[in-house]
Amino acid sequence: MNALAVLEPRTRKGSHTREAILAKAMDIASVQGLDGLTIGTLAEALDLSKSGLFAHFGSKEELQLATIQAARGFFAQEVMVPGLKARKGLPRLCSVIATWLDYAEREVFRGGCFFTAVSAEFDSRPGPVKDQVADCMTEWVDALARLVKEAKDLGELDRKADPRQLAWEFNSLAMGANNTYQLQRDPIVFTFARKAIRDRLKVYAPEGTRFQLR
Amino acid sequence: MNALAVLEPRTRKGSHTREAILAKAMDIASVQGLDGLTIGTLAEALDLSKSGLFAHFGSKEELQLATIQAARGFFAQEVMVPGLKARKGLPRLCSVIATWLDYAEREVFRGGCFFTAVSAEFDSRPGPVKDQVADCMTEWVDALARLVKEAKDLGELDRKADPRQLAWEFNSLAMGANNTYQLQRDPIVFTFARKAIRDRLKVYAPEGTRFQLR
DNA sequence: CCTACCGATCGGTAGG
DNA sequence: CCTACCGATCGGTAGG
Repeated sequence: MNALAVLEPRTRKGSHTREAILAKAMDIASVQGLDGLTIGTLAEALDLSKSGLFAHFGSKEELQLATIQAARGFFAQEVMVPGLKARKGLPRLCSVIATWLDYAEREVFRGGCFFTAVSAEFDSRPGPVKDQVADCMTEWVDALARLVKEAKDLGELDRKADPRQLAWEFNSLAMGANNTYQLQRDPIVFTFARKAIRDRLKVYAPEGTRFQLR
Repeated sequence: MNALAVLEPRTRKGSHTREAILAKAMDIASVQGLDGLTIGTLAEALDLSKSGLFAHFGSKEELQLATIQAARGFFAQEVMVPGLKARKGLPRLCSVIATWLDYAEREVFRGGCFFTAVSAEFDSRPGPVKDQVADCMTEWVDALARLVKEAKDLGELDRKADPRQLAWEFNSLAMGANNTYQLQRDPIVFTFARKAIRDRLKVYAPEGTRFQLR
């Protein structure tokens, strides 16, 4: 998988190796977590020596932080960018959420959503890794909240709709779908998530407003 | 913490040690995960020798499985039992959910909800540990679905209410609240979760039905 | 990027 | 329940 190739075109030598390392690191971490991601396994998976790989980062924590940043960019490219193509307002909000759910269902990484995995892994473990994960989650939920607000400003959602509240809900439902899908392997949970979000939007969408969630 | 003392009164010698081990194991795993839970750290925290502790279980996987079973019983005692005291129907459903959210907010374990942590940790790692975690989650969501159905049967929720759908939603929202609370330490997420669930119930509760979620 | 190491810790065993 | 171990693997270093 050369997931990162899109994001950081290899302008100089060596950057391709780093991209390949981080793409594999995201994939392993989606299954084993950022702690279960060991330098030895990662090096072996890439046919590199441990110390050769190690030299790229300097410490395991730096590898973890670099992997989070790579995943942040990758998620933006895979979910935000395509989702934002839709028309501003409710269509765009629905499009981003649908892309997100589809992304989780497609299992781009073997363990499903990278951030769902590492956010649960580090949520109660203070330190730089947790801080970066928390920042990524905040950035994402804030982006969702902005989309809700845009729909509100266009009159496609009632003034009573609270962007922070709804963004938090949608994120929880999507993360829940990812988790229960990985756990039970029954794609019905994505139907559950879509219905929950659709119903929630209906409460705030003025009579006659049309929208569709995939 | 002698969390398990309630569940398994020490009928025979040695069982007290096992309870103490499992109570500490649940607490550590809520932070570090069931993989981050090492026999060495656990033994040291309990002032036992590694091999002394090891003898109780025979393998790390057995320790992990025993910890899950202990957590299953503990969760039943802490959330289901008190929650079920309320009157059948909507009050009971609300009471169980409120107890669950309160349990997460009180941080009975340092890392918050044990099952939220290990369910994300093992959701994509096939094996006996994942299977037991999946079973526990199914048992819990099924219990929630039964409570929704009881409320339906009593006419406190509309016939259109789908117990499986709603149970899945409530579980996702509660797990989401636990995760974002651990991550950001802002208790407002419990308010978000309560409002989301309340609003969702309002959609299906016949006009004039009274209920409260904490 | 490599080989060749390091001390610490991992899960697990032998023997009591 | 203990002491005393085992081989394997961990993150990390020296030196090239």
